[in-house]
Amino acid sequence: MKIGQLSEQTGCKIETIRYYERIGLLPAPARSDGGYRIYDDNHRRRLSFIRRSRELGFTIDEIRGLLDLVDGGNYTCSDVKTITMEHVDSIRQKIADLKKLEKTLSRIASQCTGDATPECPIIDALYE
Amino acid sequence: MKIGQLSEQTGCKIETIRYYERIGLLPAPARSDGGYRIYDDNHRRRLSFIRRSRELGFTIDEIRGLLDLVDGGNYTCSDVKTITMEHVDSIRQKIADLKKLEKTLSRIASQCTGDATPECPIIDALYE
DNA sequence: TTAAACCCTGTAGCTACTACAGATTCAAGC
DNA sequence: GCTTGAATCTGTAGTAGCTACAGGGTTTAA
Repeated sequence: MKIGQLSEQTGCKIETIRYYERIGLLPAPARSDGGYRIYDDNHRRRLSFIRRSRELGFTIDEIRGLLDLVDGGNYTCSDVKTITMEHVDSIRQKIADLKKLEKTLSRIASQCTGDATPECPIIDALYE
Repeated sequence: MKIGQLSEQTGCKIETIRYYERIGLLPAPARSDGGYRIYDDNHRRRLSFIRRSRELGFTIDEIRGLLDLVDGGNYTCSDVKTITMEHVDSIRQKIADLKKLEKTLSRIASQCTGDATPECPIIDALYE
């Protein structure tokens, strides 16, 4: 299968596939006589894994860690859960940070009349 | 006031101050004979504004928009509120996205025993 | 045979900084 | 006046995770 087909099947852009190869996430595939990349089903599965992990917010480095485990072959459920739960924690932290932000901004914005007057408590608040 | 003092007073790193100047957020200050940047209180106020806005999650472009309004002099409360509420909306969207992510991940992780077995439902889920 | 569609490499761009290297300037102490 | 150390200068490159070209070569169907 050529890169265009792999791209269609996985929903991953061609440039991104080549990028994953360049940074060592996806192994370099065989090449046709003309130099085109030829992928097999293992590549497809691995790329799906990467894309799904990215959709779930794992960083490239975290994915690398997961793939190392998988590639090593002797990973345990516990290893995987550790990485996952660390990731969940960081997501929770981000949510908490954003909520705080939203609260602060809403509070500031609520003091703003939103009318045509040339004075704004938001601007004042930003100057602190 | 030299850049080091401005940095201390605003909690903004020296490199960042120079960066803001380079991208046109902070006007180029006067220079000493030796070429050192000399700031006044207007710079300090403007930099505080920028930092505070960044802390509240505004992007550089949004800040540019806010500063353009302020610099124009004839902004209205309504203008400012529009930018702010758009920003709040994008924060709320991010929160919603992250919550969804967290839910999905938690659900997947809950199926994982976390023990020493070499099979993991998380890995399976990532392969989809 | 030729045109369109595909693929190749390599490089530069995006956000918002941060981190150097290597040079210059300033301030304080002797 | 001289020296030394701290502060500052410019310019460039790095971070994450792609994305978007330019300028070429390859494949395939009509």
